[in-house]
Amino acid sequence: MSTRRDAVRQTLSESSGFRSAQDLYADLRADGSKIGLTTVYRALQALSDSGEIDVLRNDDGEAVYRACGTESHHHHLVCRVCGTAVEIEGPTVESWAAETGAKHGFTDVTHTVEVFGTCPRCSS
Amino acid sequence: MSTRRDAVRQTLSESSGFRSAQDLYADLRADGSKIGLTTVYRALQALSDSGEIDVLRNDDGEAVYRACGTESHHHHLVCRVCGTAVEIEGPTVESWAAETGAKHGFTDVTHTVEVFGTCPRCSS
DNA sequence: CGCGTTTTGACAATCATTTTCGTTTTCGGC
DNA sequence: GCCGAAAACGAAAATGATTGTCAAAACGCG
Repeated sequence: MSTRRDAVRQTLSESSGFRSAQDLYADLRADGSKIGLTTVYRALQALSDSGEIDVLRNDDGEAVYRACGTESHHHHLVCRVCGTAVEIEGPTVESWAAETGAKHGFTDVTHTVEVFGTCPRCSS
Repeated sequence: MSTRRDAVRQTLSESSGFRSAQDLYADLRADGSKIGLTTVYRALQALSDSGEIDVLRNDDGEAVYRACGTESHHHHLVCRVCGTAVEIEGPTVESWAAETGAKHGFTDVTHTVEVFGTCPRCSS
């Protein structure tokens, strides 16, 4: 059965930015769902395990999730006011990270990149 | 008075990688200090406020700190096995982030970049 | 319709971090 | 050296996100 998981996935997809678990839970309840907080966490974990969504931590240490349009490796440009995220790609960064890692003798190099700013709508 | 703060700073400086607050606290107590956990947190907060140390979150949502050799903007290449961090610079990335943000109309663009890998010592 | 399996959700437990609050220490005068 | 205000301490309680527990409910299936 995956009704609940789908509900979580859908709610997340309808959002344009990163959402916290608590946040999504509130949304779901507001929509009349009788879903429990535990289930929201389980759904989010399952979704991130299967690679359907991205997880990262905000500065408060809260886990935030996002359903991405593409499954390939990419980064985000996030508005620090409204949270809206734009998916971006940076071949430049990819290769720079790989080279830098290699230069120091590191192997299995991975990286995380997040770009923050104020989006046009929020800055006006 | 800043004896305690100095003790925290020093313990942090002696470490080569990112350390968590709990971790540092354990170290200090092990060294015979009667410092309290509260004070460790206060010291770390004060140090990060003054820009003397870097803070970021690990995947567990725990805050980790690091005393950096330079105060200018830079990033880290962190060994995922032993935690050792190398300070790195990436002019390429800096400008890429700025350009990408601007291209989408974002203002006040900042970014976070962390590169992970396995260091030479740990991979052998 | 029963039966074993899976999913759910209320509630308790965890754990890092923060607050609270009374006590101790530091310091600039005197 | 001594005094009082202000800053620093630290123990213990509070907080808040996340996870674990476990019994009840929904499902698939014969």
